[in-house]
Amino acid sequence: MTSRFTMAVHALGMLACEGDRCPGKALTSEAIARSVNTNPVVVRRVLADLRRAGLVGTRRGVGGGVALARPPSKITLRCVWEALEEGEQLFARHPAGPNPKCPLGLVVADYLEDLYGHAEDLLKTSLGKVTLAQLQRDISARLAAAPTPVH
Amino acid sequence: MTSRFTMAVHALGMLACEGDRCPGKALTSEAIARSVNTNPVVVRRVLADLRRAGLVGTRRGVGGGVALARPPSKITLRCVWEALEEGEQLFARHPAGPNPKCPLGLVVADYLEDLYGHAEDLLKTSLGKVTLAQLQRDISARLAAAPTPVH
DNA sequence: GCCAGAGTACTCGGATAATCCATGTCCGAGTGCGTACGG
DNA sequence: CCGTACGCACTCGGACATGGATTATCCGAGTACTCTGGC
Repeated sequence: MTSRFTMAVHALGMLACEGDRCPGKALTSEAIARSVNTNPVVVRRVLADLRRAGLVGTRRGVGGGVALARPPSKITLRCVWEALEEGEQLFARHPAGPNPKCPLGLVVADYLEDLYGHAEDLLKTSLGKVTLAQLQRDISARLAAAPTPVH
Repeated sequence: MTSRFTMAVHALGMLACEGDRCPGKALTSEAIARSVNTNPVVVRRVLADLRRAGLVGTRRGVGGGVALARPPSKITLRCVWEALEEGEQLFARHPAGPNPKCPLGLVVADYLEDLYGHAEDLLKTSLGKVTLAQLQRDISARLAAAPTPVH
C-alpha cells in the first residue's frame, strides 16, 4: 500500500515545520497520528522504516518522540520512497509467478518487469528532485495563503 | 492492487498472439488462467472489466471464450489501465482523510494530491504510447530469441 | 438418405465461503523529571 | 542546604486479536455439437 508513503510525507512535513519553529523539538507519534487521522501505532510502523533508513531519529521516555536526523535540504522524497519500498513494489507482479511451462508467460513477465522498472525509475527520478526543504516551503506558502482555519 | 493490470496485459498478450495465428479464435479463461498461474475466476473478473470497457468480447458455450474486440493496433496499455482503474488509484491517499482540525494536514493532502495526479498522468501518457500490436511484436521477438523451453 | 428434435458437453457470470493481509489493542522496555530522604 | 536515590509519568517497540478485502469454490444461464428417431 502506498498510503504509507502518504503518511510518511505528512509526518515528515510536520517534523520539518516543527524543526523550523523549534529546532531539536521532537513530535510524538500520538500528535502525528492526530493530524494524519489514524492510529499512533500505524505512524510508529511507518516511522520505524524511516528510522532504519536513517532519515529520522527516535527517543523514548518523557519528552521523547521523533525528529529529523538530517537537515530537510538533505532529504528527498526519493529517500522516503526507497525507505518504504522495503519488500513491496508499486506495481504488483504475478502473485504466484507465471506458469513456467508456458514460454509466453515467461516472456510477458519479463516484458512487464522492464516496463515496471522503467516506470518506477521515472517516478523515483521525479521524487528525487523534491527535497523536504522545498516541500516545507511549499506547505508554508499554502498555509499562509489559506484563510484562517475554521473552529 | 495492480496485479490485475499484470494479468490483463498477460491475457491480452495471449489473445493478440492467438488472434494473429488464428483470427477469430477465442481463448477460454481456463487456458489463460493456466498460463497466468491463477484461478480462472480471477481471470474472468479482470476480463469482465475489459469487456465493459469494450476491449474484448466474450462468447459462452462450446467453442466460446474471450477474443479481442478491436485490432491490436487500436488498443493501448493506457486503455487497459483505465479500464481497471475503476474506483481505485495507483497512489493511496489518507485512508480516512487528514484531520480537518489540522490546517497543515489539509495542505499536505492537497500537495500530495497534486504530486500523485502528475505522476499518474505521466504514467498514463507513457502507457498510451504502447499499443498491443507493439507488445505482441516484442513478445514474438523475445519468444523467437529464447531457447527452446525446457521440459 | 435426410431432417428435426432433444440431450449433452462446455463455457461464462454471479453468489457464497475461506484465507490472507492490514489495522487496532495491549503490554513490556526504556528514559527523564520530580520528590523525598540522608548527610 | 546540597546531593543522591527512588518512584512515577510518559513514550517507543513488539506481540497478539480483530476486520475488511482478496481469492477460491460452487451453482445457474447460455450455446453449439451430436445422437437418435421419424419421414
